[in-house]
Amino acid sequence: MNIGQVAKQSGLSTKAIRYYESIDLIPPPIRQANGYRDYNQQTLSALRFLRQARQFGFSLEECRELVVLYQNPQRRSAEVHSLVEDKLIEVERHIKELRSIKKLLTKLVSSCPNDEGSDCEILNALSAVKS
Amino acid sequence: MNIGQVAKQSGLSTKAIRYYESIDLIPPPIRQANGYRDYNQQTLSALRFLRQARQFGFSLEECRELVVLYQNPQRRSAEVHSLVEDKLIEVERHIKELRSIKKLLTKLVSSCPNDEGSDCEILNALSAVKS
DNA sequence: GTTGACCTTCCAGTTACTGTAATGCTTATA
DNA sequence: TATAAGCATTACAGTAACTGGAAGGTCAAC
Repeated sequence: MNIGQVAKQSGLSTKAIRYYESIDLIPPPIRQANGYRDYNQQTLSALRFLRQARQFGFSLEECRELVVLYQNPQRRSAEVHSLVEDKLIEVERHIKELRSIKKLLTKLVSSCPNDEGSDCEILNALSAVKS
Repeated sequence: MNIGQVAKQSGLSTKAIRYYESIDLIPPPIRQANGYRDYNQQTLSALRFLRQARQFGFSLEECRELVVLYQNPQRRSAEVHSLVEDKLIEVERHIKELRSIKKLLTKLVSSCPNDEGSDCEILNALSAVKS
């Protein structure tokens, strides 16, 4: 299976796949006679796994841990649980932060006359000294 | 005013301040006899402005536009308004995305037995083929 | 005179890739 | 058979927004 095929089926770019190989996140595949990479089903699964984990916001280093657990039959599900729980907390914190930013931006938007004049409360607010 | 002082008063790191200078986001300050940077009040204001804008999620390139408007008495407030409005929409989109991730992570967390066994729905879900 | 806190420049590293160049293989078509 | 398209290969540069560290100069106090 060529890299293009695997890219399509995993939803990753060929660039990303080669990159994951370069940082030892996936094993180097065997090569065809012409030098092309030849992927097996197992690596395809791993790539799908990686894509999903990335979409959930896991960094590649976190993905590395997850892949190890994924491939280790001796794992304890509590370990996986803890990783995902931490990520959930992180996401919640991020949402909170963005909500407060949203609130402030909304206030800014409504405070600006939005006309041809130069007076603008947004710029005033941004340049104001904050304690 | 030394860079350390300005850093404290703007809430930026000295590294960040030198970096902003290197990309022409702020003008190079005059130098003291010993070669130290000597900041004036104006640049301090600009740095405060930048810090606030960064906290609102503006990229440095967006900040550059804002700074230009900030310093241009001929500006039309509608231009500023539009920049901030776009950013608001972006933030809202981001929040939506994170909320959907949060939902999925929550589901994952609750599906995992969180014990000494190796069975884990999280890993199953992550390795599942998605349409 | 030496310690510590500050400043200088410069270079490397971070994250997760993407873009580009230069080149080679495969297959279909003119 | 030439050639063009559509794949593949490697290697290097670039992105964003800085941070860290090295190697060194300066300043104030003890």
